[in-house]
Amino acid sequence: MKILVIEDDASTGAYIAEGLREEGHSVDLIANGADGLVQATIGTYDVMVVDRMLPGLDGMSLVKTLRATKNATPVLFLTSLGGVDDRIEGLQAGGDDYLVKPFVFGELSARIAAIGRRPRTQGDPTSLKAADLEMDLLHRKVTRAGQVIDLLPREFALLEHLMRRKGRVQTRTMLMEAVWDIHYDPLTNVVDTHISRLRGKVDKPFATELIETVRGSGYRIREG
Amino acid sequence: MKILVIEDDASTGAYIAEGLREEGHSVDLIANGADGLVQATIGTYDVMVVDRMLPGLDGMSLVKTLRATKNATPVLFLTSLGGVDDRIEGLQAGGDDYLVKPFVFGELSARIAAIGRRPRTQGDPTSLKAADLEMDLLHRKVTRAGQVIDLLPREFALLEHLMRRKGRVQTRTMLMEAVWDIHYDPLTNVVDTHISRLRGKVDKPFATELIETVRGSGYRIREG
DNA sequence: CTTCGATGACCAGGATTTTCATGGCTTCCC
DNA sequence: GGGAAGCCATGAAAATCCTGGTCATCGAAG
Repeated sequence: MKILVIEDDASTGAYIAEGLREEGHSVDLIANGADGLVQATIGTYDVMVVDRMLPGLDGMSLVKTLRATKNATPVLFLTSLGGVDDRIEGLQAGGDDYLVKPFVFGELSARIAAIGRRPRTQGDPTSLKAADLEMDLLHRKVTRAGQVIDLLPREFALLEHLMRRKGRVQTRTMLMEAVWDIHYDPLTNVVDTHISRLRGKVDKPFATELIETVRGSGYRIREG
Repeated sequence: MKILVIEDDASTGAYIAEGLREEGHSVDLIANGADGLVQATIGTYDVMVVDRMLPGLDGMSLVKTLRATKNATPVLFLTSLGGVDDRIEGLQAGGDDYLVKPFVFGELSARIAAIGRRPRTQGDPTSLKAADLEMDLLHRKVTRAGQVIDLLPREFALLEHLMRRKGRVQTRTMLMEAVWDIHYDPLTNVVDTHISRLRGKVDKPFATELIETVRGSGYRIREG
């Protein structure tokens, strides 16, 4: 399991990190909130262990920020604050669990296992949404404003890739690599063509357009 | 949210049940382990709150039994035992969270919300398994013994149908109806042909065969 | 030994994907 | 504002892939 530990106290941090590594996990240890947020954003973790008290950006704000960006990585808060209200606050901020210091390593381990074994639909949603457009990945069904849209396999794959990264521009090169698995420049406009066809099915029949062209770079799904 | 509370102490049980109902949940309250297990088995709940100490069947055994039947309903344990070892034990038994009595209602509520907002994969698995064969429905990837197998769409659909009914014989007619949507007898052996192609990819390269022929009736996936 | 199923080859038709050519629209620069 | 160049959109043609059908042969089960 890939675990990110954000803990400013060096000895506690090392204690946790080493213990988890001994259990076979891959652990990244970060000592402050700001860096932690960056790392959490760029990396992909199964679980995060976050101290509530951190220099700079505190744990609560960190998780709130993360959740606001749709990152749903399970978070286990660590705290020296034992008050009930604090605990509730942590859970409400989007934490998945809470452990009060001092704690026995065994309990941390058990709780991480419990969090980790949760069905990980998290990083892997079964449906993607943007405005009134919805993709059901499991049943391969696409609907917009309640209407079912039939997509060919390649169209589906293309839309899926864009939807998974909605709001972010995808260049033709990125799309060719991801959807076509082409790693050189074939001097073709396959992408354009498919975008065009997608639009014909997904945008044309409706009021607003969700597939945006970003001139000079690529395409993007409008944020829902 | 539908919540099952298994708690023998009448006043605690009522306290929890009423509090949860006030929050708009639908609550069933059961006072002993045996009945609780029955109720958990026949009903469909989003979350279960289980006291560890119960007359008859204790909470731990109850959850273990439940998990053994593949029931993955999230469980929040309640306990008066504050020892660290007990808590670990509960989590390992398949509990998802743990709350030590006495507790403030707000914390119970927050934890239930945290557990409940986990995505449910229940009724609709994202992957199908039989022995060492695995189908990832989300990514349309099939692997056997770690090896990736490429299937054409129709092959995938056929295998999926068989896998969803593994162990049960599917006649050619059933398969044609389900996979080909043909409701008459086209006097052809399409099914045979595709089964053969499937076998070529799924069974042939491996030691044991998973696609069994049931002479005179149809085909079946061997139970994993 | 009779019947049912397995398999491999092959083809045709259709569906899907890619390429290509054209024309429109932007942007930039003078 | 007028071009020119680059970008993009799109329709149609071409190439490719997938599917279903047929058939012949072989093997296994009853």
